[in-house]
Amino acid sequence: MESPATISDVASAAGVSTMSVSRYLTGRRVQRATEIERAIRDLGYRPSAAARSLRSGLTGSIGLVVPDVTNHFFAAVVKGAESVSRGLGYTILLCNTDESAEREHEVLDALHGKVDGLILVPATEQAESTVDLRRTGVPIVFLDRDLRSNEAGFDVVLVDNAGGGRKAAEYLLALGHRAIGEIAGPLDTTPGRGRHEGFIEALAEAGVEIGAQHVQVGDFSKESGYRATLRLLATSPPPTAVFVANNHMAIGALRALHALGVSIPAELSVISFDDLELAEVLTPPLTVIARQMQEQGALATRLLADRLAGSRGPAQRIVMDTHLLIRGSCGVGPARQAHRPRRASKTNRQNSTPKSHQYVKTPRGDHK
Amino acid sequence: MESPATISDVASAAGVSTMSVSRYLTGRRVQRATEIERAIRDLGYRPSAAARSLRSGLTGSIGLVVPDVTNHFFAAVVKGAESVSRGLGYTILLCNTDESAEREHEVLDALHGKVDGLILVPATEQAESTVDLRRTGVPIVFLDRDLRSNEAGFDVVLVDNAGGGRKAAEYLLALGHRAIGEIAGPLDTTPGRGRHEGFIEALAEAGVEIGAQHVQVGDFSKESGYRATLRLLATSPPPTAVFVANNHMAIGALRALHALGVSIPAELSVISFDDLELAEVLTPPLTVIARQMQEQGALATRLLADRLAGSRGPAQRIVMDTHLLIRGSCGVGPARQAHRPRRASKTNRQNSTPKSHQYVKTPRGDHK
DNA sequence: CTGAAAGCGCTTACAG
DNA sequence: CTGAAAGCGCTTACAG
Repeated sequence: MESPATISDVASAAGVSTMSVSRYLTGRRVQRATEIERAIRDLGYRPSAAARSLRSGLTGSIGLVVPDVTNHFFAAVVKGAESVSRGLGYTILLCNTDESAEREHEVLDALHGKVDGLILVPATEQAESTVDLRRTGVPIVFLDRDLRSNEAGFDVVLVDNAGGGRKAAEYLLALGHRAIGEIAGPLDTTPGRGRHEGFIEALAEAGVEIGAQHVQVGDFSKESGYRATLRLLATSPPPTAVFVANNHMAIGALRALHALGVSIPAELSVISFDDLELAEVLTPPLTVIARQMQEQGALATRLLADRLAGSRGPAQRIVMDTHLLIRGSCGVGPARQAHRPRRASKTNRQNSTPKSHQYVKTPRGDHK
Repeated sequence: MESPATISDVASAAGVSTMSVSRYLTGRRVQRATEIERAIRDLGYRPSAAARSLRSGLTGSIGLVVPDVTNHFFAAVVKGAESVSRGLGYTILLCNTDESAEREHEVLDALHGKVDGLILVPATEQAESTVDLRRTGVPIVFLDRDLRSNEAGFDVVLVDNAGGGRKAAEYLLALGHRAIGEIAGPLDTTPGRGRHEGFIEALAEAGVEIGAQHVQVGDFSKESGYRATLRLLATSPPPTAVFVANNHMAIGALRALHALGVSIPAELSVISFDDLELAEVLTPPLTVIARQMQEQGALATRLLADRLAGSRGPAQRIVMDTHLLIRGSCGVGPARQAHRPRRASKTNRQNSTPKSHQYVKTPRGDHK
C-alpha cells in the first residue's frame, strides 16, 4: 500500500504551490482550479484530518457520553444527535458510562483532545465532577441530567421531570386510586428526584399520603425495577397503582408482575415514565408519560453546535414537555368503585394480605 | 481561558528537554521523573491528540457504522464494541446509515482519517462499494452482513442466518404447521437472504411447499413488518404460522396482529429472528430465534483490534450460533390437531376466506 | 490572486 | 540516558 498523497503531491502535479491547493480546498477562487481538481482526483488525495486538526485546533467531532446505549431512550438520543451532527459536518464519538462516575472520568479522559464539544449525561449530580469538566476546556451541554450546582454555567437540555411525575399522579388520582406506589429512580439524579418530587407533590396536594414502604427506590436498571416491584407487592396492604420512574425499571416491573401472575390493571394499575417500543402490543397496552426522545438529542446537538460556532450569552436551560399516553394499563381505583369498596385491614400484616391482593403464581400466555 | 500547556512548557518547568518528557510519557526510564511528573500536574498538561495523530499516523479511534442505533440489536452491538474497544484504549466513532448506500458513502467519507479501522454493517451487498472500501486504506471488519463478492478479503462476523431460519421452520413443522408464512428481509442482504434460504430449505426437505403469496418481503423496518403482515393475512387461506425475519419487522407484525385482533397462537403462531426486550411479558410471550448480540459486537472489535496490532493471515469468517427460545407464541398446527382438521377450501378466494380465518377488528386490552 | 516561510505539538532518528 | 534537529501535513500570516 503506497502512502497516501499529500497536499504537496497535488501541488506538484498541478504545477502550483500548496497554498493554492489549500485555497482551492477551502472553496476560495483559484486560477488553475481544473488542474488542481484533476490532480486531486488522479492522486486520490484526501486532506489529513490529523494535520488539519493540529493546525486549526478543531477536530470536527462531538463527544456523546451516555449511561447505556441499549436503553432505548439513550439510543434515540444518540440517533437524534447523530443525525443533526452529521448534517452540520460533525462526527460523533460515543461512550457509555454504565452509570459509574469512575467510568465517566475515564471516558472524559479518553475523549480529551478528540472532540470540539461534549454532550454529557452525567453519571452523578455531584458538583465535584464540575471541576474536572471545566478542565476539559470544551463546551459542554448536559443532557437529561443536571449537576446539583451548575454554577459553571453549562447548557442543559432536560425534560419536565416534575411535570411528568405530576401528570402520572394526577391521572392515577383521577382514576380513583388512593393507595399509590412508586418505583423511583436514584434521588441524587435529576430525573430520579424530579419525577419523584412532582409525583409526591401532586399526591400531597390532593391530600393523599404515600406510605414510606410504597416508595421503592431503584437505580434505573431492569433488575432494580424487578426487585422494587417484589418489595412493593410485599407491603400490606399493597398499592392499587404504581408509577415506575423510567423505561428499564418498567421492563423489570412488568417481568416481576408477569412472573407473579399479577393482573394489570385489575390487581395493579401501572404507568411508566418513558414509552416502550412494544408498549402498545402488551396486554394490556402500557399507559406512559412520553416525550420526544430523538428530539432531545437533536436539540442538545444544535445547542452545542451553536456554542461551537461562537454563540456566547448565558447558559441555556431547555425543558422539554411530556405527555400522558393513555393506553390500557391503568384501571379505575377504589375511590371510584362504589360497588366494590376497598377494605383497609389494619390487622393483616406482611404475610396475610387480603385475599383479593394475594399474588399467586398463575400460568400465563394460554388465554386468548 | 489560557491556551493549554504543551510539551515544551512541561520541559521548561522541569528543566529538561521535550524529548525527556516524551520519553517519560511513553513509560520509558528518565532521570528527572519526579520533576516532570510535578510539572505535568502543575500545568495540567495533556498531550495533544492531534499532534500525536499527525506524527504517528494513528488516531486511537474505531469507526462503527450501523444502519440504526435504535434497533436493539445494533444498540447491543454498539455496547459490546464500545466496551471492548475502551478496554483496548480505542474510542468509538458511531454513524448511522439508515440502510442507505448513499449515506454509507457519506459516512465513510466523514470517517476518513479519523479512525484506524472500521466495523461496518454494509447497507448493501453490492460489490461496487468494495472499491470505495479498499480506498479507505484502513482495516475493516464486516458485521452481520457480508458483501456479495468478498474477494477483497475483509474479515466478517456473522450469525448463522440459514441455521436460524432452519430452526424456525423445523420448530413450526414439528408443531404440525403446514401452511407457513414468512415475512422475509431484503433478499439482497446477508441476513435477509440467509434466513430466507434456511427457512425455505427446511420446509422443502419436509416436503412442505410455501406459496409465493405466503412469502412477503419487507425491508427490516417496523412499518414493512406491519404492511407485510396485512398482506399475509389477506391471502386465502392465510398461513397458520409465520416466521418474521428480524426484530423490527416482528414489532410491526405484532402491532398489525394487535390492531386486527388476531389471537396468537390460536389464529396465528409467530416466531421471530432476534429477541425483543419485552418478549417474555407479551401475551403470549414471544418465541424467538435468539443470539448473543453484545458478543457479536465484542468479537468484531477484538478481530479488528488484532488487525490493528499487526495480525496478518487470511480473512476470518466467524459465524455465531443461534438458539431457539421457546416461549408461548407458537401453538399446535393442523397436522397435529386430529380433532379439528383444517379445511382446504379451493372455492374460497381472496375476499371470502373461511370464517375461522376472518380477521375482524376486536377490542383488546380489556380482558384479563 | 499567488507563493516562500513559519509553525501547530508532538516523535523519530541521530549524535553526544 | 540525554538533547538539538528534522519533519508529520496542513494553514496562518506575510510579501510580492
